[in-house]
Amino acid sequence: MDRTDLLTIGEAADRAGVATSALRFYEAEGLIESERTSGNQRRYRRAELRRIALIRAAQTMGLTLAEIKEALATLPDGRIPTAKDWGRLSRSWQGRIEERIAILERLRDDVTSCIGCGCLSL
Amino acid sequence: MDRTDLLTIGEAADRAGVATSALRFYEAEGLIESERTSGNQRRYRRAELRRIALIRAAQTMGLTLAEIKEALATLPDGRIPTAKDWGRLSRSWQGRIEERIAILERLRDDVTSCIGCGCLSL
DNA sequence: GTACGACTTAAAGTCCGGTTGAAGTCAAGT
DNA sequence: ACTTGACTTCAACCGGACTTTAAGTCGTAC
Repeated sequence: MDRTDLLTIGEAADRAGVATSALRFYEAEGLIESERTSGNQRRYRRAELRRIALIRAAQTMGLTLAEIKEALATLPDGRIPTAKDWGRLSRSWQGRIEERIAILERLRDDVTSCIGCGCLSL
Repeated sequence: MDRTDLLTIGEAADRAGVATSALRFYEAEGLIESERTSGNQRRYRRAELRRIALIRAAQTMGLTLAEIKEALATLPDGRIPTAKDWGRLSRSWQGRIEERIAILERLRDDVTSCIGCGCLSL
């Protein structure tokens, strides 16, 4: 077992840019998985980092963890997801991003056009 | 006093598209104000609807109620805000909107470009 | 004048997305 | 063997933004 293939929770947290407590929370919520050492410590496969990155990305586009969990559930069970798998998932989120961008652009335009007119129906 | 000038909490909630409980909450938090009838019921000036609309708009651009309260505090005290007042406030939020749009656009581009390549650094 | 829905308060409850703390175990260096 | 820091669990707590509940009052239509 090549130890460099598995990350401790601290390493995974650093690389993913989240707190270790968040990783435990995500695992408890069923969003990510980890293996365990003989001493019961978590070890993360590198593929898990991609999953975490996707969780963070999905959050910034306004999805709740429940929705993210649901989306991640469409990934294959038991094997490491391929580029194709990730692509399908990403594509399914594109509409959502566009939508949020549109909402903000409309808001920006409203705010801009209403400066000075006082209508501000928003 | 022309009664059509003042709205009950139910009317205000309907027009603003929020729950009455939310309006009471906003008032308790110091974001909006109301007058009272002799029987202690809230009555809202029409100008307050604009304030509520702004609160909702600010929320969709990611501000917390505390930040919104701070921003609203820059509006004149004691007189109904003019178009100029609202304009100044709106303008102060434009950057924030642009920022969030930029984040989402970058995310969209990353997601789009990564479809099929599997890199997904995000 | 009575019925009925809309209103009042204060406090507690809810949901989300975590963080913190206590009490203990593991892993690695010296 | 000992120290030290990273790890473990589980429960409690946090902040944000409300909603719900209980017990009671107001307002208006009939």
